[in-house]
Amino acid sequence: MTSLRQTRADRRRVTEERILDKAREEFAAKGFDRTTIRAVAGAAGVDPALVMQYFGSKRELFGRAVQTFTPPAPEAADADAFADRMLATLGLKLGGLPEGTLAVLRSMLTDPAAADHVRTALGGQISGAGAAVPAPDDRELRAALAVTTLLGVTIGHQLLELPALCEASPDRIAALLRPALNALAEAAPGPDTTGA
Amino acid sequence: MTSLRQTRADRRRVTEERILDKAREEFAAKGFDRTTIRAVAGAAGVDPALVMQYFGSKRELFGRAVQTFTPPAPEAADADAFADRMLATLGLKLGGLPEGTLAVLRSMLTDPAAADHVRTALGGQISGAGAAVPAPDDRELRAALAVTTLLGVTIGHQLLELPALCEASPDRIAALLRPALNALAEAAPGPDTTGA
DNA sequence: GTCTATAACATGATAGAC
DNA sequence: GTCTATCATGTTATAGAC
Repeated sequence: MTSLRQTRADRRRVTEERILDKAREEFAAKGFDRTTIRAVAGAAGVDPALVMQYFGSKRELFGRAVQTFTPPAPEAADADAFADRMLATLGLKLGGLPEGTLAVLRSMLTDPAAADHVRTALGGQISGAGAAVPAPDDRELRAALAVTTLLGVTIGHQLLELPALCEASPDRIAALLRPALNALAEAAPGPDTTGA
Repeated sequence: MTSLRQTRADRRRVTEERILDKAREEFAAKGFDRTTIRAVAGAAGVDPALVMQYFGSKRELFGRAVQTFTPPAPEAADADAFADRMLATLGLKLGGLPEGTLAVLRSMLTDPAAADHVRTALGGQISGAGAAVPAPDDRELRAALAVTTLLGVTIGHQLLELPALCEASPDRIAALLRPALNALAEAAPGPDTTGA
């Protein structure tokens, strides 16, 4: 008898997961406004009313679909570590960013809730990265510029799909970006860290 | 009698301009989808039907509101000129970008037509800037990374309104960005252009 | 528990009175 | 030429049949 109840709960869980999966895809592709409960339900092979029953509202569905653990990782504080760390997150980004993140990014310019989400996430990344900036002044600002730089490249690549970026290999992009990020993080124009 | 007809035509022109102005504001603030004809008409102090009468459809209104002359300016091709030119457009951007441009940027992630508009505009900027890149290899890619960098900073500042960027002075931002753009444009890690 | 039917509302667009 | 009234559509959300 317990097996029957477990089967039901399991079915519910797997259905919920399938709905969330399709919702993520839809939100990532078309943003919050243009994504309809009907389309999500259709893609998941369920009735639209079931989606409402499970998640209560479209916004709650969005919240559940995009909830991603922002990796804080606030360690490492020397010269190249900064650029490497930034590029690591970009490498992750260019090589297929999680769909939930794409969904928030896609909606951030038109949906205030998504904008808040991104503002908070980027704020965390900025203050985390700021601690790793070797330059003595404007650490937070430098970190913000580095983060928004990667944001711009990511948008151009993943969301806008600019040909010039999509045709290039992620490795080449990372290689070209590294000196730029180093230049952002370093105070003096001196080329190496040991000083003359 | 001609004066009367001219007055009518002028009144129509000035009304049309007022509608376009309010439409730009609305589109820039909320994007294409969330902007309603009714809201635009209300802000302009006219009847919603008049807006339809004048512009035919919401999309045509959008097109008229955001049509901005993209300054091609494909000259200059030496070392610092590249970063300077890029920063000039950013200076323009940070110090109050034209509202029509804000409107397209705001909608580019969720409206395919706006995305096309931006893709074309950025493509033009990229190939224009690519000709000014001093490095011998990957000129187009370097230009694309520079342009998307500025795009990211602009988005972070104007659209997302990240505190770390809004609190900083445009001059400081430009000064910090300059070495990064130079690093993107230069092939060798050499610090100055005269060589040793 | 799941789905059909529908309510309640907002939008873009149209037709017709003044 | 200008605006009131309406249409047709699409949305979220709810109530009730199976």
